[in-house]
Amino acid sequence: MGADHHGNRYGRSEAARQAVLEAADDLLVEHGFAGLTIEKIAARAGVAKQTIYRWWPSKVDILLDAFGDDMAKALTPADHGSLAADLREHLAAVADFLTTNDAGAVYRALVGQAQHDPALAARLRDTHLAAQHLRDRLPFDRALARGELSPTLDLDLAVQRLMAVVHYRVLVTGEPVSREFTDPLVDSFLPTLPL
Amino acid sequence: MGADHHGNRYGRSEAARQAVLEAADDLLVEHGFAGLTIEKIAARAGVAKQTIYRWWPSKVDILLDAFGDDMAKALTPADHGSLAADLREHLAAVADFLTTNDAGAVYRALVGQAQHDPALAARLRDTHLAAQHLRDRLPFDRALARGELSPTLDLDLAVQRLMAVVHYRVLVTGEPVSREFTDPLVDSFLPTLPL
Amino acid sequence: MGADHHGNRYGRSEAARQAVLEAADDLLVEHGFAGLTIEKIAARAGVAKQTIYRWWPSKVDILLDAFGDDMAKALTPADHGSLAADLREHLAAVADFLTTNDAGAVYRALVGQAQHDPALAARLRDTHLAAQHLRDRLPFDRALARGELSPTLDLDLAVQRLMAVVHYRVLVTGEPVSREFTDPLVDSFLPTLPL
Amino acid sequence: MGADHHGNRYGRSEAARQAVLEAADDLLVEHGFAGLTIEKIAARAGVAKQTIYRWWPSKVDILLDAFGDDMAKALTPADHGSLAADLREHLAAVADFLTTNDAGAVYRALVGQAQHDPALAARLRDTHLAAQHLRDRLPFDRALARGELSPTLDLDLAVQRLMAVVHYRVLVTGEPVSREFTDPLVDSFLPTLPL
DNA sequence: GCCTAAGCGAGACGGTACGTCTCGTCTTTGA
DNA sequence: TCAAAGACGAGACGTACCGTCTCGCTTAGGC
Repeated sequence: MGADHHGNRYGRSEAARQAVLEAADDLLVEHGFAGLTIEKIAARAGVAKQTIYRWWPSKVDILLDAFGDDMAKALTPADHGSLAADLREHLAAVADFLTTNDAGAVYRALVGQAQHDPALAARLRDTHLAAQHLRDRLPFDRALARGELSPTLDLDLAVQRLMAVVHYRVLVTGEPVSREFTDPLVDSFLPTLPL
Repeated sequence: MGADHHGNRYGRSEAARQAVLEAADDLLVEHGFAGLTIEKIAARAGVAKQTIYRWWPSKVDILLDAFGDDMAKALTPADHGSLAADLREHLAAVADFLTTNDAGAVYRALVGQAQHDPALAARLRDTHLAAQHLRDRLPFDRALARGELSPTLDLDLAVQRLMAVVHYRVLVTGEPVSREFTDPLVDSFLPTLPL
Repeated sequence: MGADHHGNRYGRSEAARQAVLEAADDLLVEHGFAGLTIEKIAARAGVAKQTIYRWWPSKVDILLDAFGDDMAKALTPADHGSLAADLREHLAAVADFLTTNDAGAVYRALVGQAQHDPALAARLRDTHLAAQHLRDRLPFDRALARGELSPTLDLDLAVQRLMAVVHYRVLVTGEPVSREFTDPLVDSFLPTLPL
Repeated sequence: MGADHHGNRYGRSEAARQAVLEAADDLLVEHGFAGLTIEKIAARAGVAKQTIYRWWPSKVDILLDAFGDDMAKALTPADHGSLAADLREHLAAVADFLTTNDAGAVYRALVGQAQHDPALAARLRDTHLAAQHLRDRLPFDRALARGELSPTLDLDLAVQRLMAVVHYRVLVTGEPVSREFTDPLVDSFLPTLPL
C-alpha cells in the first residue's frame, strides 16, 4: 500500500476501511448518534464520501462493522469452576460493557436504532445477538456438565431471566447496574433453580 | 383558509393540536421513525410548520405528547383477587401493548431514541416510566396487603424481574411474547417468592 | 439567524436575487464558465443553494437573468443623422461590447453554450437576439426613412453582413476588432448598397 | 479491441486510439457535448480510462484529435474555373459542413467551448482555423491569378465577409443556410468587388 | 361595533447532510 | 512497458428537512 495510496484493481484499501471504522467509533462516543454523519466520518477518516458509500449502505452498517467482534471479546464468560462465580463475573462484565465500554455504546446505539429499523433488528440478531446468547449460556452449559444443574432446566430461559434484568435497567429504566446490584441478583437467583 | 378558523388572541387551537398529534401517530406507524418529519406532520395535519415549532420543541416532544396517557390506560392491572391471576393478565397486557398497540409503537420508538438522547431518556423516565413502575407493582402491593407475600420481599426487584423479560424479548431479541410464554413465566416465577 | 430578513409569504427576496445575479456575473468574469458552479454562486452571494434552485432551473438561467437588459442598454444605436455615422458608432459599440464588457462576456458564454444546448439556443434567440436584430437594424430603418437607401434593399441581410463580420472575428478567429477595423469596414460596405 | 491486444512494449496501441476517437465522435453526435464524458468514451471504446488520460489531457483534446483532417477533407474548394462557381460551391459546402456533418458538429462544439476556454481557442486557431482560412481563400487566389480580380483587393477581408455570414447564421441566429441563401449571397457579393 | 393582539396557514429564507455522479490519480496484474 | 481494471480523494450536483422569520388573515375579549 505504500505511503498514501489511492486504490488499485485487486481489492479495497484496508487502510481506508480501518480509518472509517475508527472515525465512526470516535464520533459516536464523542458526539452521539445524532452527531454521527457520513460527511463527518469521511472528513475525520480522510476518506472520500464515495468510498464510504461504495462499501457501506448506511451509517448503521458502518457501526455494525465497527462493532465487529468486540462483543465476543468483552463478553465471553471465563470458567471459574462454579456457576455462581461464573455468573457473578459475567453479569458484572455485561453491566460494565453496556454502561462504560465504547463498543457497548455502539451496541446501545444499534439496539436503539433497531427499534425503528426492522431490517437492522434482524441483522443485529443474526450477526451478534444469537452468538452472544450462546456465550451467555456457557456458564449454565458447564454447570450442567458438572452436574450442578438438573437436566430438566430450561437453560435458554434461565439465561434470559438474568440478562433481561441488566438490559432492562440499562436500556429502559436507566438505573445503575453496579456489582452491588448484580451479585445479589445472582445470589437470589441461583436458589430458585431446580436441584 | 376559508372560514374554519385561524387562531385568536386568547389561547391556542385545540383542533390544530389534535391534528398534529394524530398525524404524528399515523406517520410513525406508517413510515417509521425515520419517515417522521416535522414537514410531513405539518402537511398531513394541514398545519403550518410554525404552529408546530410554537408548541413543541422537537418531534420527540410531539410523540411524548401523543403518547399521553395511553400507557396508563392500557397498562393499569385490574384486580383479579390473586397475585397469579393479576400477573398473568398484566404480563399479557404488557406484551400485547409492546407488540401490537399503536401507542406501544410510539413507546418503542421513544425508548429506541432515548438510547442516543439522554435528555429524552430522563424525560421519558420522569414522565411515564416511573408512573408505570408503580402500576406494574400494584399486583404485588395488593398481594402484600392480602398477606400473600412476605413483607421482606423486595417488591421493586420482583416487578423488574418480570417486566425485564418481556421487554428484553421485545426490544432486544425480538422473540415472540405470546400467552404461551408469559403464563408459564408467571407460574414458574411465583414459587420462587418467599412464602 | 440574523434579523435582516429571511423570506416571507408574499414575494421573494429581491436582495437574494440581486446577490445571486451579481455573484454569477463576477464568477463568470473571474473564473470562466467552467468555474461557475451553483455551489460557488451560493457561497459568494451568501445565499442557500435551495434559494437558487427554487428560482432558477440551471446556471444558464441565472446568466440569462443576469444578462437582463444589459445588451439593450449597451447596444441601442443612437441617431447621428447619417447612416455612415450611425453604423460606425454602432459597430464600434458592438465590438466593444463583445470584447471588453462584462455583459459581453456573459453573452459570449451563452452563445458558446448554445452550441451544445439547443434549448438554450432557442431561448437566447427568442429572448435577446431577435430584439437585438431589430436594434441593429435601426440605422438602416432611419436611413430608409430619410431616403438614403433604396426601398428594394434587403435590410435584414445588410444588417447581418455587417454584424456577422464582427461576430466572426470575435467568436471564431479571435482577431482584434478595433476602430481601425470597423470604420473601414463600414466605409467599404456603404458604397456597395444600391442608390 | 477485443482480446487481441493488451499492451506491449513497443509503443501505444493504434487500435485503442482509433476506438477512442470514434467513440468520442459518436457520443458527441448522439448525446451532445454535455453527454460526452471520459468515462463514457472509455466504456464505449472498450478502453481503460487511464489509457485516455495518458494520451489526451482533456476531452476537448480528444475532439481536436478526432476532428483531425476532417475539415480539410470536407472544405477544400475545388477549381470550377470561375470565382463565382468556386464560391457558390464552397459556401454551400461550408454551410453543409456546419449544419449536417458529424465533423461539423464537433467543430461547433469546439468553437462553443472555445468561448470560455482561451487555451482551446488558441489551439483551435493554430491547428485548424488558420489552415482553413487559406483554403477558403483559394478561390480568390485563383481568380487573382486568372486576372479576374484587382490586385488591390484585400483578399483576407473578402474571404471573411463571406464566411462570416454563414458562421453568424449557424452559430448565432440559428437561421437556415440553404443554397437558396448562399447562391444569392455570392451573386450579390461579387459585383461589389473591384474588377 | 370597532380595536387590538395572539394564533393561524403559508412559504421563503440560510443552512446541513444526504446519496449520486464525474473527475483525474494511483496501483496492481497480465500479456 | 503498456493496457485493462478499478479503488481512491475530491468535490459539485440536486433533494429533503431543518429551524427561523415575515406576512396578512381570522377571531375573541375589552373598550
